[in-house]
Amino acid sequence: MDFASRLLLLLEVKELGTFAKVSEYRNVDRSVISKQIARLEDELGVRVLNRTTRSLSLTAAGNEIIAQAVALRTLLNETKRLAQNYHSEPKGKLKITSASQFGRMYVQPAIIEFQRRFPQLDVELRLDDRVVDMVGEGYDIGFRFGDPKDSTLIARKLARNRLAIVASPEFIERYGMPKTIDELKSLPCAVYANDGLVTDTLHYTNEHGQVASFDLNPTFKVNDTEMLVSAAESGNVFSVISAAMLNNQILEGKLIPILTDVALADFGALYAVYPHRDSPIKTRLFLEAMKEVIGSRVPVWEALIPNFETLYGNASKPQPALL
Amino acid sequence: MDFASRLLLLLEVKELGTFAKVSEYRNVDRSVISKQIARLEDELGVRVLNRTTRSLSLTAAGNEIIAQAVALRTLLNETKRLAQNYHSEPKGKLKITSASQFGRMYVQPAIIEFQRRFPQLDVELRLDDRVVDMVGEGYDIGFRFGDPKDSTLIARKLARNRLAIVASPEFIERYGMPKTIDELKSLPCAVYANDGLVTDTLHYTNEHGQVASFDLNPTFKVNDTEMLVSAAESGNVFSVISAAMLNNQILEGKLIPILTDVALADFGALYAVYPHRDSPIKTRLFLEAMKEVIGSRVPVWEALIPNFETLYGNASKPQPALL
DNA sequence: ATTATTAGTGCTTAATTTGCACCAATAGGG
DNA sequence: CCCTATTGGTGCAAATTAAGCACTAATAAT
Repeated sequence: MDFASRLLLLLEVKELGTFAKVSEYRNVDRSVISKQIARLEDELGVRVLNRTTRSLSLTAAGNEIIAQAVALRTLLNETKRLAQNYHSEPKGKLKITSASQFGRMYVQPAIIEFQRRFPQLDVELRLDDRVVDMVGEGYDIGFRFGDPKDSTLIARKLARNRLAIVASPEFIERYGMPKTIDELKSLPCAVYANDGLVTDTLHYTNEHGQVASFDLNPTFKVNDTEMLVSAAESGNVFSVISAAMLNNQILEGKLIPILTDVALADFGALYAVYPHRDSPIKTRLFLEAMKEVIGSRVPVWEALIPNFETLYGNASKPQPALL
Repeated sequence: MDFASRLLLLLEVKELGTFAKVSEYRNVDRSVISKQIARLEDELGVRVLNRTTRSLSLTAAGNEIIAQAVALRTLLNETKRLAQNYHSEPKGKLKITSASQFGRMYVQPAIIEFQRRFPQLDVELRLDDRVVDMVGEGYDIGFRFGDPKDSTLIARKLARNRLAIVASPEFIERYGMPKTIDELKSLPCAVYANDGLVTDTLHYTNEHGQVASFDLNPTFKVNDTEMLVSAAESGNVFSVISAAMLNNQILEGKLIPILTDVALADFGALYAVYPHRDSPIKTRLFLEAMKEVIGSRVPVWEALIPNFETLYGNASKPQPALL
């Protein structure tokens, strides 16, 4: 480990908060971190961390150094990526980031098939529903729902993301089968919510062909789509959920699509996100594996909802382009 | 040595041309370079150098990697510089770049005095008359004649740079003492010339107070000011030369200022150049040492030319500001 | 007051790198 | 045309370096 690596180590210390966590993350002894940071400070001639035995904080100099370390990490990852563009066969490590539940349901089987084909390739998957710095942290590909925002990244649409309104038989038994949107507004509902996003408004096309919206009555907010499903299964609430997040709960009768006449708007779409337009061979091959899992014309998950193509106004929507 | 250092090593290989030169420069065995570059290629998964036993050339991938290595070197040097801004006493290494002859004559004595005061500080001096990448190569301070060009650098004027027209007694004996500019035009002359610059035109203020110029008749061009002086001493040619480049040749009678009535324009000025506005303590202290060598009101070298303040229209020029 | 967790340190052990000797290849000089 | 000098590459032993372990001091939480 030399100067540059020590800078990256310092960055890790700052991000994880303590030497102990870094040593655990790296599977090395705590003393290694302590010694290397001490040596970095010696090389720089400046103290970068204020130690108070129990908590660390950056000094003024440390803050400037950290900014350099971030740039360094990006630069080194970029360098490796540039080299990978010259690879004629997949090798090295493929770093993937994905929305959590989508990762569990669809990225995981793609990885399994991918590693069967290319056993020499290491894969690292990080499930995360917040924004990650793909370039800085060196991710090769990411999978996200929604609409692309960061214009420095390249986003490619993989599939539409249609919604379903679902409730359990118990829920319907208790509240009756809702027939109109107005009825729905008063019923208890579970919605997805994280730091920046609360999906408590539903967009649809009304009988006059106009785009309209109505607010839900969220009695349960959670930042985990799997819990949205189980909340609906419990019968306490209904949920508005991406069709991709459903397994065979509907085929098994655990959940029932309700208000299927409403022409719900798509909630963004599923995108593959790359840090750059030129992607190495391993990334392109993994995307192939993903496409096989998702399906090319109609996403696999939609096949798990009987007659889904006739529900929620889907029939009148334009067919998705071939992938 | 790890990934980042190997990138810097590759950059050195590219700049020095062969593994052997790098190993000599670093005082390590050739095999070390060979092994480290091989390892870098293994990490990148790409061949970066084409070896033909006797000469090296970069591959396409290598060219992209080199560009990253240059950025890396800049980034790391910047990081160290940022840290040095927090130093309360001079330590580490001071990297200086200077015009060659000026370095020999004035930077060297400043370094000697400086290291007497601060023995714990290492100094590295590079004499070079071409443009160097101060930021990228991590120089703390540079000394240049001329006018500042690179706007990313901070230039501070240290002294005026007045010219003198000198010839040896033999030259004057052979050609007679020139009385007018027209006479001078036909006499053989030595001028400074390097890749981008030929100083064969002389600017002056004529009797009407107008800026004018005339072309010299250069029979000897050389990119070394010391040789300009010795060429003039030989008696074959006269030279137009910065007063700073003269020792006591005039006091000793080896050279004689001629055409001292001509109001020669200054040839730029002497500048200290920094990579950034904030300079570490060691840089500021060295500049103090330099100022003591050069002199604050009138540059030391001008004192070596009797009555210089009355020659070449100097008396009518504005006095230099106090430093 | 006690426990658990933090960072720091000296010493032994393990890993890594370096240097040396040698090989193959090639450009330049006589 | 041959010979010499210099280039990069390789295997192995030696030297340098880093890592791990056991322990200490300090502090926050219980």
